Amino acid sequence: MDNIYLTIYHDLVKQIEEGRLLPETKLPSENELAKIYGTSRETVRKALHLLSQNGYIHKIKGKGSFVLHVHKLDFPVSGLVSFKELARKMDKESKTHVLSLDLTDPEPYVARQLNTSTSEPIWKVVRVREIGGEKIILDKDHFLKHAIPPLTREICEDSIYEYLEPRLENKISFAKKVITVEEPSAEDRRYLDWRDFPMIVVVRNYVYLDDNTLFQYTESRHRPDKFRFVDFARRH
Amino acid sequence: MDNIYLTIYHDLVKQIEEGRLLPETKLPSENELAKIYGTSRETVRKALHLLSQNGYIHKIKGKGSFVLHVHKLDFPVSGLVSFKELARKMDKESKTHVLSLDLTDPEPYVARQLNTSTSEPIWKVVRVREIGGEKIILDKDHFLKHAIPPLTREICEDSIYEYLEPRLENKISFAKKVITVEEPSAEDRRYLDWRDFPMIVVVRNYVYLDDNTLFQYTESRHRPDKFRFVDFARRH
DNA sequence: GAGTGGTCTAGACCACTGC
DNA sequence: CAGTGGTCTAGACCACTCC
Repeated sequence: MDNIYLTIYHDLVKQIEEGRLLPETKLPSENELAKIYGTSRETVRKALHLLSQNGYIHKIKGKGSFVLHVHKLDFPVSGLVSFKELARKMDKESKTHVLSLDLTDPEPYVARQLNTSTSEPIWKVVRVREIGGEKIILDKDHFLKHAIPPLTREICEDSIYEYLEPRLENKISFAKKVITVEEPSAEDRRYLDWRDFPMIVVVRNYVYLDDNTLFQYTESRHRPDKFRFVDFARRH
Repeated sequence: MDNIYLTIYHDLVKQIEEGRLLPETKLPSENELAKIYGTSRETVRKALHLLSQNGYIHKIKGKGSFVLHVHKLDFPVSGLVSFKELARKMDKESKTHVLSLDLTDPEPYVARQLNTSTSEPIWKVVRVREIGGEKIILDKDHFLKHAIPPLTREICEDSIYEYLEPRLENKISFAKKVITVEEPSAEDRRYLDWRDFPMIVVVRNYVYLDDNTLFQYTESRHRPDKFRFVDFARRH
């Protein structure tokens, strides 16, 4: 129960996602919310700012704050979200197949991506994601060994993130995603349900820790027909 | 010179982009910045928060704020950025060809995207974007007529946004982007320098005004080999 | 004019890093 | 320990909307 503004934020998100606050609804004013939650107005404003940043509400000067239409969870949504969270929100049956899990030295290409040397050991995990009965995504994760606790096949079959997050010494701070469209590799064709797609969507994900060090490089290779990326952006 | 925190933000962005503040540099502490800019710490914090959100700096509790590595302007970058701004930042020669400009009733498909009726007139602009001598993007913009001042061919050849922004009654507030990969249409093949690419990257952009109304729907169709989308995300 | 959100202040206490 | 960023407060004034 630390953090009043996060508590307010999560409370309101819950109300919106569960439909107790419908789109177009006007929220109580900031002064009222401050009274309701027994805090100051600036603290309420921090919570509302977060809601606004994440596309839940919209504020209009002189009028109030309004719930936005369906904050639809599309596939893969902007931001840092794990596959498991996504699958859950999409209400689809999903499965993860671990193809390999190795503690090894990185290939030169991966070392370059991770901005490290080929003699710095990494965990390499290759997984296939199945949704609605089809193998659609090939995930190749690489973690600096010294930054994370040891991995097992069981962990990789569940969610690496749910395992890692609470156990990391340094918290995850930010990530950069780069999306491109490329020629499929033999691997893509072999491990995904392919059907002759001529291209593959590659999402390269670089994840940084609290201390500003890069510790993870992941290549997510998506079958193009099932790929969908949604981005919500506010104007500054 | 309204808005102290925005002034500070822009000042620091400028220093970072011009290389006067190098990556890894430690910024002055929040208290020092407050003194420097003659304002309060919370106001400085608002500016730093913006810098952090946009990937310019990274804050570490107990240590300080540090300039992040190259805020690289990739193509098309996350957020709301116009083609002209992008081309400028990429230092490439670019050209815009206006294929058509009509005041018309929308096709049913577009009316649905804009959440309006087929009898609500719209401006429809079709443009081809050329970069480094190649025609790479086909842009189809649709604006609700009643929401914007009249367009001309000259405006469309320059930047619609630079024309619109200062002239809109209601300011632009947020936008939603959806990226998918699809089969190319005959139009794509006809108007872009094609070279037999088997798929096209479609970016659908929905832009909303201050009053929470949708006023623009744009389809940007990108040649897959030249497409690149970068997203920066912080963990909450 | 009353109510709204947007900005700003001057202080406070905390948890964390570094020495 | 002093210095840092993270949170929070209680007030203030402004620009805007609605009546």
